[in-house]
Amino acid sequence: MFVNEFIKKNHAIISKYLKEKYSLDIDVKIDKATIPQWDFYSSIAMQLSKKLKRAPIDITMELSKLSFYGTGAVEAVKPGFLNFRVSKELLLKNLNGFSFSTDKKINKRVNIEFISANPTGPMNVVSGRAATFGLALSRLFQYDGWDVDKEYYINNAGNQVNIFANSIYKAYREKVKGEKVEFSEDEYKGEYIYDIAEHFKDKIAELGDEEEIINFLKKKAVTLIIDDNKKMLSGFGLDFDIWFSESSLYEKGYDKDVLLHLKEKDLLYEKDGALFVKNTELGDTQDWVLRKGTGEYTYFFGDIMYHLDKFRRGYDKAINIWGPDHQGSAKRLKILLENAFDIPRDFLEIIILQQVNLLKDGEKLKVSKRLGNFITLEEILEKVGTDVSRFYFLSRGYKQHVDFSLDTIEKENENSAVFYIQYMFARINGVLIKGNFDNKVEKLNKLGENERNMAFKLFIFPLLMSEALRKREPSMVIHTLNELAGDFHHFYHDNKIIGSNDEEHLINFIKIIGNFIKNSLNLLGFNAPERM
RNA sequence: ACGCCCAUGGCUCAGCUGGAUAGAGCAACGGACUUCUAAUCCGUAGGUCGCAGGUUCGAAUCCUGCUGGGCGUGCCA
Repeated sequence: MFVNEFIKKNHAIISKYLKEKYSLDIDVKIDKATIPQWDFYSSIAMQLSKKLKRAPIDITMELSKLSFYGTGAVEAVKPGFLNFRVSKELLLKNLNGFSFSTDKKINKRVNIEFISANPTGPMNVVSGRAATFGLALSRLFQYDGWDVDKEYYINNAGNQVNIFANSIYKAYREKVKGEKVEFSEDEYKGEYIYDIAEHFKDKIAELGDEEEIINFLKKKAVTLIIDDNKKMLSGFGLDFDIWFSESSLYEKGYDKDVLLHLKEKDLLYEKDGALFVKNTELGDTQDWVLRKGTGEYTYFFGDIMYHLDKFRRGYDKAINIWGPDHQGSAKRLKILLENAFDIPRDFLEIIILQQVNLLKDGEKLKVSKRLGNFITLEEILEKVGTDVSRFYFLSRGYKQHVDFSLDTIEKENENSAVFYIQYMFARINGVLIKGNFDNKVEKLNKLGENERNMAFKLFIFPLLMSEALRKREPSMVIHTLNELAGDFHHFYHDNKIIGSNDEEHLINFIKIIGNFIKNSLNLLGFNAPERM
């Protein structure tokens, strides 16, 4: 990638000069310029000013006389910036050699787990945000050469599944049998519970015995939900590589392993009938329950087994994308894994994806799966389709709280910026179709002034991608694509392509840009429609 | 009380391992379709970057304190 070469070589040129002339061993930074006239800059002179006891502008002037790599122009300007403009030749070279390949392999495996919830209800808006973010993040890792497994953890071993099954049975008794039943606070009473009861009513009637019915529902209703979720997510453009079920951990005997290990480390004790782990000894603020007085294991215990399993599966890294309501679990889990199981500190990374606030008539809505008053992913997709909803979630940083209502997303459908970007590709295709051009990309041998902004964005694309990956922030890519689309629409407006004196060149140029935007959109999980 | 996150034009957000005039989109106003799709383009207006200090050549960006909002601190999940 030429951009790295550009930075590295010029960095070396300045460093070498400073070392030879002034015996200074200093880290020279070359950054992307913040003003549009220039591409890169270094503020090294201002840092050297004190050391050399000279005005920064003098030093900059001196440095500007060096011969740099790949620059079209170099400027020394007050108070002491050294500005660079990348040469057209280098930009051209980059365009001609541009490939959007994800063939790069760095021989590292990462497991990215997201959405993961109790299999007791349909996919909702919050899952939609997690799905969008998780997919985009895994694509960034892939682009960087990682082997990525996207994983969905099914919490099917806990008490919620019991409650879920019981709720369905109650719904059955109420709806089908006409009995009067009371739902307790922690039971599920959404409409979909009644639908499931309806769905299984024949089988339930056939079984008759309550215990058998509950056992049946625990299995079948959960499977029903999971299949439904799978289908839903697939329609959303997301296919997980691994669906990992919590119950498999117990089947593998991990519970015994973990307990034995902790016991050997003398990290367990019983109190009031419950089993505690001594997290305080490991630097936590309190100890935590692993097994309740009822004999059931806590989620925390499940998480320990689960992440130990991930580690044993040989990943170099595991990333969890969790909601803010789980932030408390993150700390205690990491402390225990690192100190009691010797799992390296940077193995597990927990990203807290901020919450989605549901609004109705401008008021915040208190939602819960138990009350069944959430907005499902299905509803959203019916209203606005995948691209718009995806874009809505992905265009803001993961730390941002997102307000969501069916009204706002409908408004989004009228003027979502995703269309602005997609329209760029559609326009390019329109030209190619209209002019009957093939897909073959020929070598460009020049670069017009209007094309330069776009060429430069492609030039620094590798920087952007590594930055976005480092920050775990796919939204950065979206913002750049948006800017690129702006450049293009401007260019398109100013240039009549077909029939122009420069037709061959312009066609070639838009082919390259078109391929780029299509690949970028696809990378983040968006469609690139040829017509709109 | 403690911990995590957030605060940037009317609205939604960029910009944050310090840099040169704080950028987009929506909404408002004024223009541009006999043209390769106007889902577009051009122009106007709109900001004491929550407040107060500090660090320095330079702070929206880093540090401290405060204010306001969200979440967390369960033998809930």
